[in-house]
Amino acid sequence: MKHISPKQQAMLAFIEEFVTEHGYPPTYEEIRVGMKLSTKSLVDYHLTALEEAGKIQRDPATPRGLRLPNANTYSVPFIGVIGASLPTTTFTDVAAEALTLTRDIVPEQDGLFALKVRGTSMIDAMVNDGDVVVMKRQSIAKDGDMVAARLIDRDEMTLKYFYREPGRVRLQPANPRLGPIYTHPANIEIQGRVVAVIRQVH
Amino acid sequence: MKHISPKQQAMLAFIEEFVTEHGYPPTYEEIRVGMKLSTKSLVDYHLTALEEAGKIQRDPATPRGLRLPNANTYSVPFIGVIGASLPTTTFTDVAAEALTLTRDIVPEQDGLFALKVRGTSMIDAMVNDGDVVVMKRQSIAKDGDMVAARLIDRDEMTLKYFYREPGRVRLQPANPRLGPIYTHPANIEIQGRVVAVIRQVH
DNA sequence: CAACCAATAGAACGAGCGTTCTAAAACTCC
DNA sequence: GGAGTTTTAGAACGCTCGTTCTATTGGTTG
Repeated sequence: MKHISPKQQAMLAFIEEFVTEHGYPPTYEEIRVGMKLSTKSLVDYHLTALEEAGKIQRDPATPRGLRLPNANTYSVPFIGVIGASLPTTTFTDVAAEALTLTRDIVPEQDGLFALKVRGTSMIDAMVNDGDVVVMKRQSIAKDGDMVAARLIDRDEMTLKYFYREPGRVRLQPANPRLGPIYTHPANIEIQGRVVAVIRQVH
Repeated sequence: MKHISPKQQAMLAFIEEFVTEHGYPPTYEEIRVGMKLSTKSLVDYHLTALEEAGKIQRDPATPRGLRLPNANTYSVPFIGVIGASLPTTTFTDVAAEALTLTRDIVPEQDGLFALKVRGTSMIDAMVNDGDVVVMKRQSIAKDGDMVAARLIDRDEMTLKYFYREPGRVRLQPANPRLGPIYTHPANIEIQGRVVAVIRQVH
């Protein structure tokens, strides 16, 4: 990635602001006026630098054909509901809707999906009724991951921090006041790793 | 708001999809190809209907001059940190950064701001260290609101559900296992109402 | 069937806009 | 101070694209 001058940084900021304000990118002329430059070729010059630095993309010969690769929004499938009363919820169901997220909240990555929490069974994990959990689909976990795991003998789904210990697995609630659950590694089926929890109050 | 035909609904969906894919709105010609129409004037015809219905806005004579008023993203100021160890945090400070949200998470409204939670003092409210709370600035609360309130005698900030009772105020933790706090109405200073909590796990 | 509105067709005008070329000024580095 | 890089200037070409005008078809209603 190449060097970026302060003026080019300012131009990038101007474009971002313009996009959020207008809903579409500026033309070269609009950038020229906004940046108080004297010529469109100057705009092209700096945009070329920004493009080579990977900060923007341009579609040739298309008006307002600017793209901000770091655009802040993307969508994940809203797969369904997770809750204690639902036995054996292996949520591989079809996607119904989509949840739009921003990179401020969750960095974009493969295998993300969202679930709505029904019931207060996961309150130990500081996840309440009505919360939305954003998860990354994976069947193995590292120590310290917060995972959605199914306890096979109890046939219930739970959100806990995952720790491997000699001969057993420790599932630690997020709330430090509450004690852990210990179980056999074979008694656990990991559905995914929690990457974010979103709670809408009222 | 006027009537919208199925074809116009489809055109709106096409535009939304185009914008999320390209980062800028389509031209009339691109809509024509994408919708398999025969003429640009047909595009104009339907866009006029969509504009009159308030579904889109158009800037005259500007290429790709389409605006989606229901665009999904907006920003709120990131004001700072809230935590128990900080006495009298009346967070009227300057905004440092911004947090980009989507309407899926919080409907846009005036007076929103975001705070980072430092420490575990609000764990009773199911808000943990590192969480981000999105708040609406207001000094009075309705029964059932989750508010950020300062207990003047203890000089501490807390997140609780707010209930007015005869002669006193009840502050109820979100975790139903924990009991409420009762205090004088004069002992409370409401800073704002919590509208969302966002937790990034790792 | 007449009247009316929604939808479809086609073409052409003209301003909008990215692109390119040439040239000069300003700045940096030995 | 000279060579090389970065930044600034200006203008012209030509495709892009919104707009407008006119005309036709289909569907609905009384």
